[in-house]
Amino acid sequence: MSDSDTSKKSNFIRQIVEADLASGKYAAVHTRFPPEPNGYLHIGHAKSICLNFGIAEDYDGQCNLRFDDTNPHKENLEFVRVIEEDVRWLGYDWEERMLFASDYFGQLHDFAVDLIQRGKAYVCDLTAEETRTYRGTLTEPGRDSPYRERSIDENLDLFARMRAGEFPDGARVLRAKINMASPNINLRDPTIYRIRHGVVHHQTGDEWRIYPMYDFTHCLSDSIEGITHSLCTLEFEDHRPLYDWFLDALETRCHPQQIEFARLNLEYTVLSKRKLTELVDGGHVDSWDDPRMPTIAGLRRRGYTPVSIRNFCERIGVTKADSRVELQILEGCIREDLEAHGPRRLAVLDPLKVVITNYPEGHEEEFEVPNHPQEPSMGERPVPFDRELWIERGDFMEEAPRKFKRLVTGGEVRLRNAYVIRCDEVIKDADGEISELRCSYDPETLGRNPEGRKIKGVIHWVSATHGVSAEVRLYDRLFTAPNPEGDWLEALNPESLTIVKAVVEPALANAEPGERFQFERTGYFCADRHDHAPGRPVFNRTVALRDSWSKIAAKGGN
RNA sequence: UGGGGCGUAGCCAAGCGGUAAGGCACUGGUUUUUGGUACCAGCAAUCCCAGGUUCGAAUCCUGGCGCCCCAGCCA
Repeated sequence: MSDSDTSKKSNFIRQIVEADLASGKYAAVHTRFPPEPNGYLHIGHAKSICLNFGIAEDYDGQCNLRFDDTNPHKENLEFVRVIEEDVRWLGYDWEERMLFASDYFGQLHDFAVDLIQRGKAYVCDLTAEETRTYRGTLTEPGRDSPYRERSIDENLDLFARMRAGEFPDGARVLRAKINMASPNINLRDPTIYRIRHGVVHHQTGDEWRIYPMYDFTHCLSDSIEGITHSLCTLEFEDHRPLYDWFLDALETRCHPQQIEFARLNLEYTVLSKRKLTELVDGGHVDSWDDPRMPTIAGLRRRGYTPVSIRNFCERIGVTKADSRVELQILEGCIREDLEAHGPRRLAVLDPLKVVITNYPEGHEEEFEVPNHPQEPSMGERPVPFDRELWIERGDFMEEAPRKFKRLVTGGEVRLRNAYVIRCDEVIKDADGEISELRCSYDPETLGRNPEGRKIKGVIHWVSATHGVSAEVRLYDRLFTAPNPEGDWLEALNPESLTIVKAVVEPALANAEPGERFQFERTGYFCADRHDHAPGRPVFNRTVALRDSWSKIAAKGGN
């Protein structure tokens, strides 16, 4: 990252890491990012990715990519593939350490046997329903399972037979023997192994009939990998005593420290995997990488850059306080990146025909226009100009408020990078709609200001004969409510996508899929990585330019 | 009502007993062939509340209040 100011990145987790490094508790830091491959990664995961990989990067340590794949019912290979791609796209590298919790199924099984031998785990025959009853409630203690005092030998035998596939799903589980009266419900003899017949695990195939649970798996996986700091979100805070219990009960390589931080909430979207899955499965969006989705893949397709997302994650900080971040912060990050690095182009989203009556018929010119007004190194491209042009319908008004500084009847305006024109006549169709503007140009105003008068407005344009028509997808927030809850689908924004037929300058016809631009005066756009093709240009609006005119106009423009 | 957390401007967030950083947003202004950008200036905080300790408290203590999480054979 270009930003080497680490003090700016400081947060309570980094302080702990620094202290542990300074005290010699650890010679090097080792973190991990542990996604479950049951959905696409979203911007909330990006926060965790940037935290874990960022710490490894800045303190000269390592970060593993580890798939938490203990539930074969919900997980699949496509999610593994996409997660890998997304983390890499964000700019992080796990070298040879692409790992799976399922890599440790053998060791995990042996740890479970060890736990039984130490008298700290037992096979329980209660049904799921009964288990729930025995667990008690938030305010009442649970009761011991009638199977809690089975002999070690019997537990060993039963567990071996669970593994051998002798019992059907749900018939028995292996439980840790901790304390059914604990005020922390997670400690009331949690299940650590369950039976799962007939599912094919994406990594281990049909090798196992029993699968370990998260609490048992996660701490031991961390330990097996020599993780020093195990960072997770706040809802796992209650699980930390369990995390520690397993590592204390067993002889393990090391005892990592679990540290919890607040998960990200973003305005006008949802970030729970359940809801995102529902949006996709319910057809409310087109796919996991629909540009309206807060997924990494969606943001990427929308036009966000890895740098913008990393900056965002740095800007929002890491704390334990629940928060909901304003959307403008994310938008500000991509504007900032694309303002500096996005080549400028001219595109008219809502075209209105302009005929320059005093421009010679059949004549045309080609201007060399800079790709970036402040950055000559970004080069130039040719832009054709001739007698008929398209301008933005919103850039003309017959009767305009005082502060409107674009084209009005009888008024003058600068065509960006070209001449000053005057509107002489407004042509309307049968419905009274403006269909065409007849204008005249001042040939002395190319590259210089006219004498004796000040032209205050500048508008963009595209040659009508050379312009290329393109599909432009205008995206808006996915939800109308800042925090969609309850009947959250009701808050879906019906205008989250508007498709318009635009006319763009010829250079845009050759855009590569995924290429990003600033359409001058309009916003930042990205050639759709799936649908854009030569001959059929498709652009997604990443974010509009900041617009101070709309505020003035809303007040009447006077 | 049990347990675990959190509470500093509109939003995010520094702070770690010495008198409230920064960013975003917002408001002015300058520059500008993008009503963009950049630059300058400004606004904005009962530090959840109430007591206490201290020369001194956002920081320590006590008691409240508010919000979030936990009763999957999910993670």
